[in-house]
Amino acid sequence: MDKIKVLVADDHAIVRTGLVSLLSRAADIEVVGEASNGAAAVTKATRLLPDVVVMDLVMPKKDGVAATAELHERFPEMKILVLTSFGTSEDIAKALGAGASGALLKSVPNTEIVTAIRRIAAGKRVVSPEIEHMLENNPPVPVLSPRQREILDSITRGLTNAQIALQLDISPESVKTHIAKLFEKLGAASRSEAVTIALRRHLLKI
Amino acid sequence: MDKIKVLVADDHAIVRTGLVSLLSRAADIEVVGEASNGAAAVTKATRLLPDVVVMDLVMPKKDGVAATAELHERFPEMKILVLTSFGTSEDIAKALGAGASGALLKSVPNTEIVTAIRRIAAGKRVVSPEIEHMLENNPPVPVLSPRQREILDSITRGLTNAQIALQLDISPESVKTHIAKLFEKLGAASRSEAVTIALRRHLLKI
DNA sequence: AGGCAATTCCCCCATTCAGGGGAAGCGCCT
DNA sequence: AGGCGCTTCCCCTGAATGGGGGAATTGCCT
Repeated sequence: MDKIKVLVADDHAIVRTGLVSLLSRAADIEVVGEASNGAAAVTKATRLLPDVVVMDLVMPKKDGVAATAELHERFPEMKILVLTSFGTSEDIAKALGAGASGALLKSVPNTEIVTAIRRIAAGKRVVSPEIEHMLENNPPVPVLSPRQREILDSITRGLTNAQIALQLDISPESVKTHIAKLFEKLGAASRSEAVTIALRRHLLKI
Repeated sequence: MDKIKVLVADDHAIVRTGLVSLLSRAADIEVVGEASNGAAAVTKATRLLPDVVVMDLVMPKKDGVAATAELHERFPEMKILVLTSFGTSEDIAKALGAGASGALLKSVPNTEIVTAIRRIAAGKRVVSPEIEHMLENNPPVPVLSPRQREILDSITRGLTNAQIALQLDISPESVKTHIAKLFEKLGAASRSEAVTIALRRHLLKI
């Protein structure tokens, strides 16, 4: 039986070292490469054709979600295991939606990572209970239109309707309409509430 | 020459594995223990008396800053190297202020971690250029009064002045005064800007 | 073809907000 | 003792905000 070929993608060298050290102890697993960002993950995966990519979500130069989507599109057979630090359920949901076969938090015991790789390589889907729980208890992420996103961004920066209107070169009345729709989608009643909801739902970065 | 005794404190098992794997390759360094949260870091450090504690900042049960402060108070000779994922300069500044001898981002090459441990054990202070740069370009964190903090929290939740007044059982006029002072401290011109500034400066969590 | 969302603009209205001023009691620190 | 900051409250004003209505264009999706 061939070894499971694994590509490790994480921007923290120390995490890659940990994964390599951990996986090298498993007789049926072989780490064939490492990548320190999403773009490198895609190019290396294209060259090395691993069975499983262990993918961090937070990475420079193309994040894990984008890399996952691209790899899944180009290599539907390639399995992707998301390994993430934070309980940002939005991103995990996106990654699973983009084609990841599994998701684990970095805080899980090492053995679980190895088990997950084996199960994923065998074609199973692996989602840890914590993540499952997070995904269930989360309403779907509201989809904002480009304009609404711009307006939200301006609100975050503290601009008034008049300033937003000037910046976007539309009338203040239109700004009001966009904000009303935006509040509706976010379930917010005021600008400041909209900001916190948007940040909580990872609709914008500060 | 005795080996440098190191305690590794990080809530991610895979990171601890990476550090142990990395440090075991250094002939002059010995990992004497691991801890998966801040409280455990303090108890284990108390028992094992390592020369250097490699400390993550984001951990359950007492975070890295609190653990750093406690250890530095009780064992002034013990060196603490902060190893953090994120550029949350506020927390790094707090940790250095609390007695940490050094701070590195987790994205640094492995060799830098080993070098930093050696330098710190030798009594030097190690702050990576990125972190130094972050700390320089950051104005001091504004200190909010308890009342201002409550008000800020209410604003974040989208409450109006009248609602805040009811909740705190003071008059809306007082709320206005507090908000004015709050805006002054934060350099904000509106509620929504205050929210983003506060979040950016880690003055509240969402 | 019809519907729906997005985008733009307009009206009106009541409430809220921000900024300006002042005042008073309290505690802390010098 | 005086000063400073926190806290509380009051006045004023003008601007900003949120909610209600309607209407036109475009483009996408069914």
